[in-house]
Amino acid sequence: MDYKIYNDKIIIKDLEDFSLDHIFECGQVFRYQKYKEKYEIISKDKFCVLFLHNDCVIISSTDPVYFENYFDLQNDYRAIKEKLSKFSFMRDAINFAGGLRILRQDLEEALISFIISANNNIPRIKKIINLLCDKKGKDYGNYRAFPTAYELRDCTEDFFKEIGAGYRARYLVDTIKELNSGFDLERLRNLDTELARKELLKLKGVGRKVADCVLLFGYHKTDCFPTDTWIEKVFMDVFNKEGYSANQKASFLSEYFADLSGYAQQYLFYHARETYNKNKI
DNA sequence: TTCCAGGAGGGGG
DNA sequence: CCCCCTCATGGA
Repeated sequence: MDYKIYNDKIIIKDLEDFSLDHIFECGQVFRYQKYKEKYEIISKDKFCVLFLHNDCVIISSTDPVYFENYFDLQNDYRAIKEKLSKFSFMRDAINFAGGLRILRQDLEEALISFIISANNNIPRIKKIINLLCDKKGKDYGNYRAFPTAYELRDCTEDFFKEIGAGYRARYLVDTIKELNSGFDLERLRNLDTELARKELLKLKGVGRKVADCVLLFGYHKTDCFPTDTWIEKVFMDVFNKEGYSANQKASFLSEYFADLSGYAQQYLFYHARETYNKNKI
């Protein structure tokens, strides 16, 4: 990955493995704003602007080192795509979404966001999260941070229903209470995926799918394969195995792709969702 | 009107 | 372990 860090910006010269549209439209993150010429991103309590300039992407931020990690810039996606290309059914998806990257998101933000995501659609997930940040996030002038679990400690079930969380409101209240009474998300970084998942599953509103999203998009544990309704369609198209539950599909896929599971999942998910939506119109 | 969306909890077998 | 039902909400 060819990039350089200056005082308040990162300049990315090689865009073959870095596409703003691929990174943000692939459903791994909900808090971003796309404009004609730029993207604005808020992660945790950090803000950055990304835009094209002379065939480079400029990431402008007061904390470029945070976003160097966030965008996983030290990772070699060319090598990853090369390994995945040995699976012939991966090639269309990789060609379609070659500029994807797996973001390294804040743990609390990923957990709360993906609890909200359950059995929900992306526009409404974004709306709920934006309302949550508008009402409870710390004000930095031109943007608001994602509220910490501590800042959400007094929020009631009614509050979460008011911002549209629906029946997930009580999951959020319960999980936030756990986060404020000893449940240590950071501790799970050192556990292997299976153990970390087992811990996350103790939280209300966290099943296999939500846990795997937090493990992948927060902890960057790339040996798990979040399996939602879209991926289940892909699973049937590619492997055509009858009688697998969603959980069994996730286990099969994560064994099949091993440490490349998370990357494969994102290429396949984004490609499947975009082509399906396209065909629907 | 019914179905679907990055599913999970709870009961029962 | 499995299957089955219910859980808000809003757009198509």
